Amino acid sequence: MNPRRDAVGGSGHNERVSRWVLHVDLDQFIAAVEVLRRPELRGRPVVVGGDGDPSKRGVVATASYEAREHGVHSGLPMRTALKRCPDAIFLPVDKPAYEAVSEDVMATLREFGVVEVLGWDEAFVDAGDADPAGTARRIQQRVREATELECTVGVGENKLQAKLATGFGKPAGVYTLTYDTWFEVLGDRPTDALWGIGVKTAKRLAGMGIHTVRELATTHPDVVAAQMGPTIGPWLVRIARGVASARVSGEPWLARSRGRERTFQRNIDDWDEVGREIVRLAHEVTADVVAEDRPAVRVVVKVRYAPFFTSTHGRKLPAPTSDADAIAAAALEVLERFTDRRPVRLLGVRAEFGT
DNA sequence: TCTGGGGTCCTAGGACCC
DNA sequence: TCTGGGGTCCTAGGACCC
Repeated sequence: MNPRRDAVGGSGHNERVSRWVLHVDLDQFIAAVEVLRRPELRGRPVVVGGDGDPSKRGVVATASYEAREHGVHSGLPMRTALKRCPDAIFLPVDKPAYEAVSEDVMATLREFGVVEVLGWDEAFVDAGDADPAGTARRIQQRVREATELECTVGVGENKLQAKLATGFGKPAGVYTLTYDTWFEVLGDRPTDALWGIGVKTAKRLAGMGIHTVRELATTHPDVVAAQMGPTIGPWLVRIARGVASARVSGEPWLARSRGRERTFQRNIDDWDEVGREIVRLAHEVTADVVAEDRPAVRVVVKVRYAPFFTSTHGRKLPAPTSDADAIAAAALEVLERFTDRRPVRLLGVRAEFGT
C-alpha cells in the first residue's frame, strides 16, 4: 500500500481519535521461518537470498540478527554478504513457504478485528477504542502460539504513527506513538525516517534547507509544493506532522499488474536470445494473468543493460486478453522499440489490468 | 563486490479532439 | 495567416516500499 493513496479522512488531529491502529510486523520473518524448519540454525548467522548461492548475482532478502551484526542487511549483494560473513548459512528464497506461514499469521490477526495486509510479514489491525497496548500483547501471544513466531507491534492514532512506532519496538516489543509524543520521538530525526520519504526526496528537501522531520512539519505546504508538486508537497508536510488516515481496510486486494523479471548470470548480447527470453517471461506472466481471471490491457517490457541503465517501453493491447500468444506477440512488438542493442543483464515483462 | 524481484502511485509531456 | 484553452488518453520515467 502506498500512503499517498490514503485520504487523511476525518478531522485531523485536534479531535481525539476514538479508534486505535496497530501495526504488526514479524521479526526477521524470512529468516525466522527458515529457522523454524531447521532448528539447528537458531543462533547462527542466516542469510536468505537469490538461489542461495552467494557467488551468483543476487541480493540478500533477509539476514538474521546474528548476520546483521556482521553488516549484512537486505539489499546487499550476496557476494558482499559472503565476504562480510563467510560463516553464514546461505539459503535460497522459498516464496511458497513464506506465503503459507504468512496466511497463518494473517488468519490469526483477523481474530482481533479488521486486518489490512501490507506484505508477507506486516499488517495493520483496527484495534477498536480501548487498551491498544493490551490488545498488542494478546496479539503477540496468539501469533506465538499459532506460528512460533515473534512480532513487534506499533500502536498509533493512525496508520503512519503505528507503522513508525513499530521500528522503535523491535524486536518483540510494543511501542506507542501518538500526536502527543510525535515530535519528541521524531522531531530531530532526518526526513527519510518517515514512511514515504526515501533517499531522493530527502536530498531534494535538504537542498531546500529542510533536514529534519520538525523542519519539514513547520514549513508552509505551499513552499514545499512549489518544489515537489501540488499533491506530493502538502502530503510531505502532513506526514511530517504525523497526520494520516486511520482507516484500516479489510477489502480483498486486487492486483493492478503482474510481472516477471530475471537477471541473467551472464549478460546476453545475442538479440535472438533476448527475444526468446521475452517470450518465456510473457508466458510466465500469462499464467498469473489467467489465475487473476481478469484480462490484461497493457504490456510493458523492461530492459536493464549491462551498465545498469534501465529502460521500459509498453503498449496498450489491441483488445483485453488473457491469451499467452497475444501477450507474447505484444511483448515482442514492444521489444522492437529498444533500438539500443547493447548487452542485457535483466529482462522483464509486466501485464497491467484495467480498472 | 556491483547493484533481486515483486509491486504501487504520481507526474509530465505529447497527441488528439472540441 | 494565425492560433486559445480545456479535457482526456497514452506513454515513459521517477520514487518508494517490502
